[in-house]
Order: sequence, then structure tokens, then C-alpha cells
Amino acid sequence: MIQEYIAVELCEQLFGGIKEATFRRNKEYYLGELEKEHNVRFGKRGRHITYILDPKEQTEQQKADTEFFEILGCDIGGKNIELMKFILKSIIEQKIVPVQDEIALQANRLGLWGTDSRGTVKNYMAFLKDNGIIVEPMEIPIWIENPIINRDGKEIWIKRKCDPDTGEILPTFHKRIVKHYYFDCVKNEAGKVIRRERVSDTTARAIEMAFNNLWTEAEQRELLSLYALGYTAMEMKKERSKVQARIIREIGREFGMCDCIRKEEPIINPTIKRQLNDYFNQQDNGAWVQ
DNA sequence: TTTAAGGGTCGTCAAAGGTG
DNA sequence: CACCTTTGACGACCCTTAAA
Repeated sequence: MIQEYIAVELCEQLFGGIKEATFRRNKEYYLGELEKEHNVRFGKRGRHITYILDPKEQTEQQKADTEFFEILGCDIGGKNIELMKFILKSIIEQKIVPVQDEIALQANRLGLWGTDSRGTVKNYMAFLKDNGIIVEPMEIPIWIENPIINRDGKEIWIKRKCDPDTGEILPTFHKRIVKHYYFDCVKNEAGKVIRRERVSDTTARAIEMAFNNLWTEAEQRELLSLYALGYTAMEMKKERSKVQARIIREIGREFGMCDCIRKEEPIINPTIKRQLNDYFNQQDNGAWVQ
């Protein structure tokens, strides 16, 4: 859309409120700025000169980037757009392991980034969360009925927590509705991770089945009794994750893996995910046809 | 008595923007 | 031109967390 401004309006609306004098003094510079994205002509309004801005045709790359920003629905500032795309693509395509260290490593390997340090990926993911692009899984409150009967027939009473104001019984825990993925974490002698490999869907299902079998038993044998010992919710959480990690690791060994690890699959806002999917497909096809 | 990954903080650095 | 000030990205370092 062609738009016409006088100097004051340019300063206010396009240059973030600089003084008109500054604009006039560095006119060449500011016109240069305008000409990056517009064909600039001049006109008149009363006694004022006007600046007529006619947006330039964008290059294919610019169009693609604009489309990407529109899908995200926010401005990414001076962040590296290719790295941002790579993070989202990693999550959507499910080929590499989408933990921050690994994303940084792969992005560096592809030359999208000059370092394999995690910091930047962390910042970018925090940005994606802040902007509602990566979202938290839904949680369902669960109340366990007391008492629980252990394998040996003993009753176990889980301590209830109540809301101090309403007296309402708070949920025993919250179940997170989220998919998990599994990967093998291979380390060298020094304990440094040398590669992370995602397992196939089939293997993941097999691990999950094995896990479900072993978990119920381990819970009965190792964990429920801890409630009776007065472990707090926090401590139980810790114990559970330890036992869980151990079982996953053991199963992994059976499958010939070094160190099997289970993580929550990051969730991308479904609407955005659908659009990104189309976008990446289209981009990849375009590059391929060329 | 773990351990991998995620989160917080802060210093550094570079670039941009504005002004004298 | 030269000098602020601001902004924001980056990454080192350290700490917390983990689930049905």
C-alpha cells in the first residue's frame, strides 16, 4: 500500500519518535533507511514536502521470512531466523533429539551457527515459550482414594493436603498429558556425550510396553511403602524419577542401547504447528526443485 | 549415593540510535 | 566526527528439577 507522510509524521510513525531536526540533519541516512524497503517519491501537502512510500517487491527469501514471522505472530528481533526455524523444525520432524545441547550441536554442524553452546538455543526456546509457540502440556488433577493396599496386603495412607481457606482436598498429583520420546545417550570415557540418537517409533512403543509392566511392580515393591515412612510429595517425586530412570536404562540395555533416556516431547501450539508443517514442506520442496 | 537437562543471572560485547 | 546511552544477543557459571 502506497502511503504519504510529511516529515513530522515520518519521525513519529516510522522512526520511533525522533526529533524532526535529527531527521533533517541526517536526511541522507534516513532516506536510505526508507529506500531499503520502499521506492520513495516526493510530493506536496500545503507548504510541506511529502514522502511517498511505495513498498518494494520483496525477494523470495524476504517473502519466505515474512511468512515465517506471520506464522509465529511475533517479531524475533535480531535473533537468527535460521536457528529459530531449525529449533522448530527439530521439534516437528522428530529426527534429532530436541534437547537444547543437541539442537545447538546439530545447528552448528549444519553451519547455521558458529558455536555449539547451549545458551542461545535456551534463550530462543524461552522466547518461543513466552510467545505461546511452545506450550506446556495439559495437566489433569488426580485424587487417589485412601487407603492404598500394597502387594503384601498392608494398607497405606497417603497424607492429604487441604486448601487452608476452603478446606478442599488438593489433588494427590497432576497427570501431564504428553507424549514421551526415547533416545540413546552415548558417552566417551570422559563421560562427555558424543551422540544422542532417537529411537524409532516401534522401539519406543516396545520400551513403553516393557516399562509399563515393570513400573507397576517397582512402584508396589519400592515406592508405595515410602508413603508410610512419611516421605513428602517432593521426596516421592525424586524417588520416583530415580526408579523410573533406572528402569528405563535397564530396558535400554536389553535393547542394546548404552544409556536410554526418556523425555517429554515438546508441544508446539497446534495451530502454529500445522502452519509450520506446511511452511517447511513448501520450503524444502522449493529448494529441491531449484 | 546420580545425572542429564532446563532455568536464572550476570558480565561482556557489539551495534544502533541520537545528539553535541 | 565523536561521544554518550540503550538495547539485546550471547554464553559462562551455577543452581534446581525430575512422575503416575
